[in-house]
Amino acid sequence: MENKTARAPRRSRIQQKNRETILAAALDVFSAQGFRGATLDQIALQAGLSKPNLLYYFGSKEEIHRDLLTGLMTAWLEPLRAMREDGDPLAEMLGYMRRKLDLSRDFPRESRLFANEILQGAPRISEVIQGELRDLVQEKARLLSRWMDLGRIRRSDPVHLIISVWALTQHYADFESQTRAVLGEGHDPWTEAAAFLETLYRRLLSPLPG
Amino acid sequence: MENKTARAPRRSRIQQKNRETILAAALDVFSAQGFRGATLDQIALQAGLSKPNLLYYFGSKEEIHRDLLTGLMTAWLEPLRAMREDGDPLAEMLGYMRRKLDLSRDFPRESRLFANEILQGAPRISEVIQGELRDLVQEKARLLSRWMDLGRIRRSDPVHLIISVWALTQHYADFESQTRAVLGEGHDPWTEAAAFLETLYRRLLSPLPG
DNA sequence: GCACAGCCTGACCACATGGTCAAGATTTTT
DNA sequence: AAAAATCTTGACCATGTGGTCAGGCTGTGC
Repeated sequence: MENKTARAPRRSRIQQKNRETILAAALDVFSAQGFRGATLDQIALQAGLSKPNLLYYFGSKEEIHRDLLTGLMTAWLEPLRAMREDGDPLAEMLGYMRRKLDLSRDFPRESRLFANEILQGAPRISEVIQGELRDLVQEKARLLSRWMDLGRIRRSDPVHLIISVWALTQHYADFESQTRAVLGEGHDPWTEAAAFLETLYRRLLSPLPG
Repeated sequence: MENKTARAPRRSRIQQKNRETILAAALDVFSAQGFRGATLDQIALQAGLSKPNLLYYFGSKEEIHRDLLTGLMTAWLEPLRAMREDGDPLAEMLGYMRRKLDLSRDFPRESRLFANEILQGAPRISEVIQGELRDLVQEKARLLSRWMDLGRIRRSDPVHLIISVWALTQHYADFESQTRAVLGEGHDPWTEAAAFLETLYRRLLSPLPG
């Protein structure tokens, strides 16, 4: 038995570099055009490699897309995963929202790639969603529920609370063209969004005085 | 000068019927596959017409798509447009949210068609967004601002308030596959969403007592 | 510097896709 | 009922696209 895992075969330096180059280019193209809209020629051009060379590193267009998505999932769940039981409940929720918003701001291409996939019914990542994602959400919903029982934050449906964070933060990345058009010049969507969402979640969750 | 407008030429009964059939089929296919992912063959099959016949009624794939989107815009803006100055501010906002949520629930294909378009940067409807949509939002934001000045609802950024309604209601339609997976069996996303969102906007907007 | 594995590409293929067209079928008008 | 207008389609085309392959190039270990 060789010293390598099935998922991460040993790679030469050239392989390492070119695979990264290809994935970076593919992220650009897939996030802008969707899976069907993207072409291997565009990705090859963006990567500065020939099309057959792309297919030397990845078996198919599908495989590039799959690798991008699975690589993305871990990072995407991190903000929620980082919500700690031993912190202040309101601060933990606001911190989660803030981390998710920052993620959307700093990685809009990843956000769009993900949105495109879910829009088509998530055919390529349904297992992850029904497994890892679902479990994590259920776990954190139970945590929120406990906090609500203790009166540390006001009661509302904990799963929909988590969903609302996704909806609001994703929206600023995925619908950025619309948001910018509606806000007009002289507005920074992200700064304003951060302030608005902090207000929103404070009012929704702050325990009533007394 | 003939008795017909440039935008709505007189049409025979056959034309009327077939154009509707085609648009309905196209909505199915475009919303499920995106513009690039959809093919004229799929639309023709769904419509029960031959491909050349499609192109007898619509000059191109692009034209079908454009007609769908522009036809959709009016209906999509209606819930916001219906927010009246002379009503109770909180009830008006909750009513707006509720109408938008119902629209997402009852017309998920339209919602997805729209989402797909914005995700790609809204190349085909940027004028509408920068014109009609922007104007309407600005107008209603001023109304909300006035209500806030009067202390009838609590202060928050009015444009982002409107954006939050879009984000939250669209999410339940566009990301339905994800939402259902996370909630699991035995949940009705729409009923729960309506309750959660009512709580959310009540707490965000209710004036402080005293 | 030589051999060999790993890397790269031009030329090519099969198929899908948006769109055309001439000719035939059907409906409407007179 | 005939003429005119409208509707419908099979056959076809040009282009784009994912993917293949034989053979050449290049970096690495000896």
